[in-house]
Amino acid sequence: MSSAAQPDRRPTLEAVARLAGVGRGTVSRVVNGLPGVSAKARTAVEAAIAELNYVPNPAARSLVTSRTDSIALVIPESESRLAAEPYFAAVIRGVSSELADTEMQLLLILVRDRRELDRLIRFVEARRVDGVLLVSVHRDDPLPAFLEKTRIPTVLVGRRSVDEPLSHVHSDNAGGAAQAVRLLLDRGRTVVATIAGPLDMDVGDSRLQGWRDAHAERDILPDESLVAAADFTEEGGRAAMGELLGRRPDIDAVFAASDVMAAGALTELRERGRRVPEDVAVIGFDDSIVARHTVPPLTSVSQPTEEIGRTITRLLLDEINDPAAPRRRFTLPTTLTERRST
Amino acid sequence: MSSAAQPDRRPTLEAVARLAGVGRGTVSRVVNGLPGVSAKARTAVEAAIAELNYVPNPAARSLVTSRTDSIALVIPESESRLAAEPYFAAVIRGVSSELADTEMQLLLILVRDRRELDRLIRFVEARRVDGVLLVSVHRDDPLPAFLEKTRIPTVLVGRRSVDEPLSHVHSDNAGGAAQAVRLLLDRGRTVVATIAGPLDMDVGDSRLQGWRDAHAERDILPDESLVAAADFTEEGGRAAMGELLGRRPDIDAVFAASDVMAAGALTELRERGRRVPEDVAVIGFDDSIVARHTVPPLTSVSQPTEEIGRTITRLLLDEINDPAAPRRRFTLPTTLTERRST
DNA sequence: CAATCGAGTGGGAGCGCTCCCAGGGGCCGG
DNA sequence: CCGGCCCCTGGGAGCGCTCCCACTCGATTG
Repeated sequence: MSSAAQPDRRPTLEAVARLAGVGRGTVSRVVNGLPGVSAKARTAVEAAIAELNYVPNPAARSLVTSRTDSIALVIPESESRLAAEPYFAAVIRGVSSELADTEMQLLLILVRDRRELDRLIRFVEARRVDGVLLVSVHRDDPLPAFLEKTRIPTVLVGRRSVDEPLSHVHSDNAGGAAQAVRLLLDRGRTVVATIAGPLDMDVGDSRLQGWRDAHAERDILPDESLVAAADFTEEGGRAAMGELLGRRPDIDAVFAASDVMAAGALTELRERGRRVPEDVAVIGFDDSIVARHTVPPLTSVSQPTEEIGRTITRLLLDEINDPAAPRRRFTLPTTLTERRST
Repeated sequence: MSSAAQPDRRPTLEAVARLAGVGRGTVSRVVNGLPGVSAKARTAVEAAIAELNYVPNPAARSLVTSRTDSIALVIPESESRLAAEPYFAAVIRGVSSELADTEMQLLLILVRDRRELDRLIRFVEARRVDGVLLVSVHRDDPLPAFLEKTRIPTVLVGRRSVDEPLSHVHSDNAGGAAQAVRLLLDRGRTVVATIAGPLDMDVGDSRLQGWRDAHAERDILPDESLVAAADFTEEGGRAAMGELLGRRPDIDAVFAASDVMAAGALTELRERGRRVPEDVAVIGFDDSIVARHTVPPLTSVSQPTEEIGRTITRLLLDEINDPAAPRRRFTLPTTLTERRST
């Protein structure tokens, strides 16, 4: 057939127009599903498109519309976290599924060091994406501020503080934590410690706040010697547990702000001969696969991770379509899954 | 300052040229680091770029070079896997780190159903990426064939069969499996069963082959009643273990082709009152976080997942730069990590 | 029956860049 | 002192698309 001289050149709008016997404008209208095309012309164009196997050149389109039809998912985390936490994978799944019936594409950007950060900044400045999804926000993270300044549509998972101006979605961290601590108190535990997450993150902060709230409800003055912060890693959780036990040997329950830290705590408890749940009850957060496989399996607060992914995507798409609309926030509910560690 | 009339228009090459008092060609040469620019001109251009905060428009560039400076990582898996397996996360990290000192961007594409597959095909046909990384290949997967036909640079993780024509990287599945089984036999186990992965995948196949090889080395005729295939899920592993025990109550060791399946097997063994490792020794594959938290912790074959990510990326970049070069393949070594399940 | 209208259409202009070629010096050797 | 070279340099052409405006033509209206 058309195995002519041309090397590997794909058919253009122009070629389709010629074959269909119409103008470029008409083809463009058909391709973009715009109105104002007669049935006859539309049929002819569609036939030509099929025959030539025409696919529009996105770069050319992007050049004139200055849209890229893609969004970035930015994960600013140290090596270890993406590996250990199924959390990110679930968010990715949610984002991807929400994007499935769109023409939008997903760019994944891991930011682990200064170099990668600079790269991201250049990238956003070049407007290579229509919007940005930012997962895991630290209080003094320069990234949200940068995105705000650039005025690129942005949605965060988590927030810098309670009055975050950017659109964001987070789970009810304080509520979930409080629910966990309430369960422990209800079961008759009296010395409930907590292994908090990084306190420069709202997640860390809020989960700790939940622990305080649950105590306050019962008119118990939460004792700050029962708090140790860690960095969401297993090793950190283990060290924090050691520290707590050193300070307060009378601890009979622990609420950890993540399953991975709870797993570390379990190791430390076992090492020190404390039985779980007989001597010390333990609750984690995330309800990840780890929770089901520890000894004993962990009671854990689960957040709707995939739903978070879906929600941020929906918000971002709305914001891209109407950049003038006000920013929005969503708090998603958590649930408590009880296992044998309590 | 320059808060003039223009709405939000970013500076163009032209503007930089004007400010620097040179022509567009010179600016383009500076931006792309091409030779043939006098020191004086280069300095002037660099100053102008800094002053205007100029960033090239990738769409315009792409239109003329027909390169997109991005690659796609395609993960064609059912919902469950991305969640359960840290494997993918590690590969992503490897890819991302290898891309870090490149201008290349990473597009993540999850393909879970027909709709998403069609979307991917359209996407590749529009040449929206310079190359494709395909993780987790099934024997009859139409995707590799499609990519081959399209002649877009492609690198696979895994292969359709032993004579895969496309570039690919995989770990020494058969070797790792054989090593595991050898350990079991060396420890005096005599009835070593295996929970194989999906047999329509080379990983599944090869790991099973390793089990056979290790038996053959010892002149043991591997008994096919000791083989049960599952789908890499925990539930599947558990069911397979039940099946095996039903057929052969005398089993004293099991090699599972993934940690997650091994975890399922452990559950089933416990349920049936078999002690691990006293009655039955168990080995998994992947050395994932799950392996460290099962009861008892799993001995497991670990593959260099992050290195796999790095290697495929390197291969793909080479292939993009020289599409005529011959296809390449790499087999990466596995190692055995011993824990208390053996 | 002329004037008016709106639906449908074709194609010029232009998005911002790279490619490439023609041309302007400066410097060398004859 | 002139021809020949080699560096640099500027800018025309063109990538494939959307936007928009001017135009045609049949149908409707006074």
